[in-house]
Amino acid sequence: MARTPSLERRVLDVLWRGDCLSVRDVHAIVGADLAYTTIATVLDRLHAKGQVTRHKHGVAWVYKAARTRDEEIASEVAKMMQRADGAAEPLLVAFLDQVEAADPSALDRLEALLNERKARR
Amino acid sequence: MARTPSLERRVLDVLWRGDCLSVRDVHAIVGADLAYTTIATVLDRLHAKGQVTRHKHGVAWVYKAARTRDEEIASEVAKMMQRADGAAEPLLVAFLDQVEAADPSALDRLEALLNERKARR
DNA sequence: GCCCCTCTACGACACAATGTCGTAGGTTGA
DNA sequence: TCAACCTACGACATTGTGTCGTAGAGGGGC
Repeated sequence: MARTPSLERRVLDVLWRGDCLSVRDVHAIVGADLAYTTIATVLDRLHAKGQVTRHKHGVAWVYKAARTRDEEIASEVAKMMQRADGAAEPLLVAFLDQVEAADPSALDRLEALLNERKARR
Repeated sequence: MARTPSLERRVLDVLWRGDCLSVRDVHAIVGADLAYTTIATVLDRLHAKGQVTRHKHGVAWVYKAARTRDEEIASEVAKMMQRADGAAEPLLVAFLDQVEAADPSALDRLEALLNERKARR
């Protein structure tokens, strides 16, 4: 548990909170023990990959996640879904298992969302 | 869509079908255009990482996925869940979105599974 | 007007994972 | 006995990532 995520991931996690952050900000939050340029490089690469956007604020760049956390989650789910293609049932079961394990009350929440969705149909 | 998964992934996908396969089998299925030793190496590395098991059959190794496809899916889901920690609601929503998009009738299936689970509680 | 401080741009290096083979030997059935 | 097949091992290229250092540009304060 609590395996250290990669530096890139940690940086993204911070940006997914939704704020616009300068290199200095990110450096302070996620890597005060690392060189400033290390963080700058990571952000630059993330930008090159299109995972974050940035705009100039004076001489400095200010970064922002290209997608919201929710969009990110949705895309992860979609990817998993596709990967599990042809095993829809096990995926549903696994999902319920995990939801229940993480927080039993979430099952009720899920049910509510499900009904809501059906009503809308 | 249909981005080519890595070679390792393709090999695993084949093994997750549950069969015990020799290098030759896998080579025939997934990489007839590649060198035989390429597949052998991939399987060997997968074994080193503990993702597959193997036993001798005569002089040759026969490989088998270390975990079933379902276990694999469950672990993927768990990992995602952990990553989305603190965003449980968006995850549930994203999940429903994706399930519905992939196959509307799966929602009913999900509901059935949910009820079944509640009854068992 | 000039200087210091901070930022970026760029490049460098190490390391691990992965794709991809080739070769050297061992084993075995015909 | 010999050809065919299998493994063991090592090799090489590429790519992604972590991690910095240096050089040069631009702004704010004196």
